[in-house]
Amino acid sequence: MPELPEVEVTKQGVYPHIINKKIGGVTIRHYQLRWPVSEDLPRCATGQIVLGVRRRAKYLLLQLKTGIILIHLGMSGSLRFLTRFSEPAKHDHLDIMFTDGSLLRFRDPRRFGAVLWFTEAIDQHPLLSKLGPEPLDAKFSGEYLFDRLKNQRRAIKLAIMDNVIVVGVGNIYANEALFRAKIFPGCAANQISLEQCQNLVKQIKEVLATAIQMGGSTLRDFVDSDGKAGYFQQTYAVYGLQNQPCPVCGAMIAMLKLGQRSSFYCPSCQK
DNA sequence: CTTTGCACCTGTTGGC
DNA sequence: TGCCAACAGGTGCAAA
Repeated sequence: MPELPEVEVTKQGVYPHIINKKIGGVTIRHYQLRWPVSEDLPRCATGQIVLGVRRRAKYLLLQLKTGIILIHLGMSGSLRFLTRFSEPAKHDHLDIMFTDGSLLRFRDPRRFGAVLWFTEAIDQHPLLSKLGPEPLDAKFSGEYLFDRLKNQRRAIKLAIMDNVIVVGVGNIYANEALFRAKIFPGCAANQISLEQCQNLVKQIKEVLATAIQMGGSTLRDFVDSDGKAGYFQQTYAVYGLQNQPCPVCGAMIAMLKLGQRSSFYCPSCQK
């Protein structure tokens, strides 16, 4: 579920509830996530204050005094804030409890997510040190993208989904942004002109920013929500819509596999 | 170096 | 209705 907008909205939703709170304990019910949950997390985190809540790419980072709790939601993860303890459900693998009785609960049915404790600086951590710029940062520009793509023969969609080029562009928004930029997803990256790169960057920023805004307004139920901690259903122009008419020209939307991921495009609009 | 394909896991969907 | 294969929004890593 979580693409970057969901992670950002999760961060914003959870932030006011946990900032400056003191961790009273960490309960781990299932260690086996993408990587095993850090065994020393409870010992290291207990007694510390949450000094900051940040997002880098799709990683959520809880800043404590002596280290950082890194949380990744994988494909199916979610975080909820509970004002008081309730019985955990099947895939509620981990609780970060606060001294006032409230808690942050991590759920992840597919267990592609991660919860790690680390003490090095953010740009030193192996998972974070090689990441490209944030898509909404000014450093991610048309000129930058054009420069990075000039020697790449792989498909443009694969390139913009590569964390080294730019972080946070997942399968859904890669498809949507390429549609809006009228670029065929399988087009070789080094065939994209500077003008196209500028437009593509603009579309990526717009489609992500709009989704974040929508998410922020449509769900505020990170607190004590009993269902899935909210992901928002958005309407897409092409994603998942093969054999449906293109909203711009009416041609049938097509599908092809690129790097084992489904790619949707309008054969008439996207060249 | 670039590029490709696999692996990790469970839940849902669609075709027969 | 029931069963089973295919697929799902991520991403690090090994191998080519």
